[in-house]
Amino acid sequence: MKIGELGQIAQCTVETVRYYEKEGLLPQPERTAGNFRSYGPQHLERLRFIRNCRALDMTHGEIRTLLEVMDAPAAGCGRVNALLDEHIGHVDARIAELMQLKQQLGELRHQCQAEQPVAACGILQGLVSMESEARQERHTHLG
Amino acid sequence: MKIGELGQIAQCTVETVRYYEKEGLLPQPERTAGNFRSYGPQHLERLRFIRNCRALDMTHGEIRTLLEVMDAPAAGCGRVNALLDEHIGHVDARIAELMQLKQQLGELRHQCQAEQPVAACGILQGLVSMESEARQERHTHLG
DNA sequence: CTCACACCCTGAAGCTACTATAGAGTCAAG
DNA sequence: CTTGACTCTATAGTAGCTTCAGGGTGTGAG
Repeated sequence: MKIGELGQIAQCTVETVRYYEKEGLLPQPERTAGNFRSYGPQHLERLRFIRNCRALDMTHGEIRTLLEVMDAPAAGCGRVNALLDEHIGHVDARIAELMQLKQQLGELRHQCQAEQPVAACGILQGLVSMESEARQERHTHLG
Repeated sequence: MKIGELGQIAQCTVETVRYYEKEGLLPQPERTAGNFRSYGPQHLERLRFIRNCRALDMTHGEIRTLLEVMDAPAAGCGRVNALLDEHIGHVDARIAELMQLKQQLGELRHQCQAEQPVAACGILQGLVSMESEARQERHTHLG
């Protein structure tokens, strides 16, 4: 099948497919006489795997590791389990950060209930005077 | 004061300060005879404002909007309130996404309890066969 | 046979919010 | 007069794509 069909089945754009190939996540397919990429079912399976990992917000680095493990039939899957645990840790950390953020934003929001001149707006005042504690280093790759 | 001092007080690097200036978030300061940037208290206040907004994960676009409102003394703060509400919406949306993600990851993690040959690993099998529902468009800029 | 049109190709630039590097200049203290 | 901390500009890199420019391929209609 050609790249458009592959992308449609795997729910991503052709540009994304080509990008994964350039990144080495997806192997280079055969080409037709007219230089079009020609994919088989094994490419589709691999692309699905990648998209599923991305849907779980894994990085390309994490995905690359998983693919390497899969490509080594003799290997055990301990590394996979560890990677997943770590990734769950990232998600937990980010959730905690966002909950705290939400609380701060809620407090700020309460400081202005109605439209007023900007000089009187409690939100803007809060944003000027807030003391943001030194932002800690990130424990997650999630934005 | 010079850029190093400004950065130290506002808890950011000098590169970040120069970047904000290039982005137009921070006005260009005067220069000394030796071409060093020379800041006053109004710059510090503005930089603090920006850093506080960033600590709340606002984008430069959102911050730019807030700064424009502040620079228009005649304006009302309705836009500010709306922007904050929207931003709180972003945070809520991202938290919901991550909670769902966490659940999916937890389920996946249960499918392999101990190290085994990769062919038998339930996690890898799950990642191959998962049907990721077409990822909905993002309602948030938060990663 | 020729045309239109959908699809495909490559390579480069753009996005966000910075961070890092190179190579040069400034300034105060010893 | 030299050392060392600081500053300057300009450029490239990060992640994971998306968009664009400028072309080539393939198929159905007239």
